[in-house]
Amino acid sequence: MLKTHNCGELRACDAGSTVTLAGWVHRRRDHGGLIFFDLRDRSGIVQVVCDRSAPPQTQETASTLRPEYVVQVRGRVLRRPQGLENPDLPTGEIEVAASELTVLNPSRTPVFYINEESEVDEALRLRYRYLDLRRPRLQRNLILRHRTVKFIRDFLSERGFIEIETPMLIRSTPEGARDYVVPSRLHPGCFYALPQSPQQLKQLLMVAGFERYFQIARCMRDEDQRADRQPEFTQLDLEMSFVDREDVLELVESLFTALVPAVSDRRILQVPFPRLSYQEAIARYGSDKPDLRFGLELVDLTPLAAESSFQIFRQAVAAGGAVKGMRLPGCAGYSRKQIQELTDLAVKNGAKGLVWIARSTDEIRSPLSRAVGEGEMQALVHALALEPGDLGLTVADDARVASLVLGALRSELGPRLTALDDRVLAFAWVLDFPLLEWNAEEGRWQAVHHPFTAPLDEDLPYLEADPGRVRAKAYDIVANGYEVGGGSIRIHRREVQERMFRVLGLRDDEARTQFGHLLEAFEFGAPPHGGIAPGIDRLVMLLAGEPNIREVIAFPKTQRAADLMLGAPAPISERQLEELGLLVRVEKGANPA
RNA sequence: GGAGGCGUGGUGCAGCGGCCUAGCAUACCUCCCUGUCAAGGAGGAGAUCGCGGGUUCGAAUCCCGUCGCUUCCGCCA
Repeated sequence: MLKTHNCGELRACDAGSTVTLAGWVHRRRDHGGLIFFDLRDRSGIVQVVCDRSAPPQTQETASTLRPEYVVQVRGRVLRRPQGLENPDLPTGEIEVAASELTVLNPSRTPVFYINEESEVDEALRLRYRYLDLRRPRLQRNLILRHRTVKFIRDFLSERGFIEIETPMLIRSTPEGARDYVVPSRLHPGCFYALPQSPQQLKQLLMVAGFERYFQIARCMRDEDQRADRQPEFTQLDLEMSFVDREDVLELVESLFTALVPAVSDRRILQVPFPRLSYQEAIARYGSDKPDLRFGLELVDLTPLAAESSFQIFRQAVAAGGAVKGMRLPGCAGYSRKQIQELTDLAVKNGAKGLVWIARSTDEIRSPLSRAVGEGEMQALVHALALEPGDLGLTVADDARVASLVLGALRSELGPRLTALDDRVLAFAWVLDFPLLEWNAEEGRWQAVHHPFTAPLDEDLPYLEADPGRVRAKAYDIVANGYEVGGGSIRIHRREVQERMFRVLGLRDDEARTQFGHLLEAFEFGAPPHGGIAPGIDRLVMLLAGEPNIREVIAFPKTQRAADLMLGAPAPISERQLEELGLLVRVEKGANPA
């Protein structure tokens, strides 16, 4: 080793010993005859001092040091003179008096500051990711990620789970996200798909009798990015045999409640995690992943609206819709402009309009005043629980739309109106998702979760007759407004799986071609099984208090799915194309790199 | 596919029709300096204002297009 100690671990008790350190020059403070520099390695920072008593060669070298030079220092650990300790530094009681100093590698002036936490253009950070990764923020995040994953591995191993790797080169199947595909050289014209998740493989591992499987699994989906979505991401993929929903929920809940205090200073708001049905989540929060750190619950005004003298309310209810409302405490003073912004947001989310009621101390202002009498207005104010100073918002529409619109407003306003504490994690379960949803564009039913999700037993009879009313044995775990994971109890009988495929519009021969392996496996004694797949990136993001998952991924991609450091994606050579039997047709307007 | 934001010395920002011969901070270079820890002092160098086109007597500034980063909608079994 080129070093005997780590910089950040030296303490007063090491005073007197001679150490060899190696690391990066963090900062240099040159007083002429006296030079200080901070030496940094992964463990932290220690001050090195070099004065006239040091060998001339050492003094000479010290004066040439620049930020990010890689150096090796040999010297004695000394207690700092009285009054010169630095209480802000864990190593602040001591310093290292350099006797030998070697530059192992000089450095260009860094393209951005390594030694302070400043904002840097995202493209520059990604282009020089190895420099960004030197900074404390990403060092801290990736170490947290390591500890999180290690905790998970240990926790599940102790509970009888076996970690098994599944292939990255698999078969493309319909349904779900767009696949990343890999051309086959040995089978020209054929392609592998990279897994969107190891879903079918882990189910087959249950058929294989492993009973409890997990994997820290990389997944790829060729869809557009978000702050919490990267083209490749990592899931804790797990599956269990002979379980029902309750077993999976209990396992994950005990994992998370143990994990959070073990690796972070975060606090879980409520244990056991609150449970909401999907219907309840939509009705009360207008979202299937509500942020439960704040209230702003939705109110159902439909019964009142049915009798309203305001035509829009009455018509919405008559058409089978609903009128839903939300109380914004202390917002009665919102300006015309602010209310217009809320209206724009509502319209963007599908509302036809937004009706507001502002209650100040002595009056009630609302565009409704002209349409409804005082009695009805009082009833609305009462139903919305408006106190003086509050603003009420209402949306009349199809019940689902009305809820989702207010849910969008809730997500936007919650953090603005509440001092949100990101040290709090508000975990919750959302249960009883619908099994299917109607895809109007394609004119067919599609799986809300995935096609292997089991229907609730009592809803199974309606699978063909009324697909929309069938609920699934599916569950999501959410936290602070993010979907942290989703899972289900799976179908394990061939005939049910075949019925499911048929409802999804898959012909029997198509199902056999694409899912024959699974259907066949179900004939060989497939046990009842189920599982879940929490997203590691989102989980660590929440534990780290980061606003996006790039901050917890070593080498993330941009919103356009590019790796700015490697320059990927990139064209490949003619020779490679030929070997793969591929002809590339670049469309007009496309931009090859 | 769509909507918004951003793009100005290495970095972070200001300037938003003429006062810009582009300002500030920091970094960088040279010199001075023995107790600093965001060291200090003196001096210096460094910018086709993302790119292309247009409007104008005049464009960093206005318009159009385009590229990059980002947030959101669509999309994400």
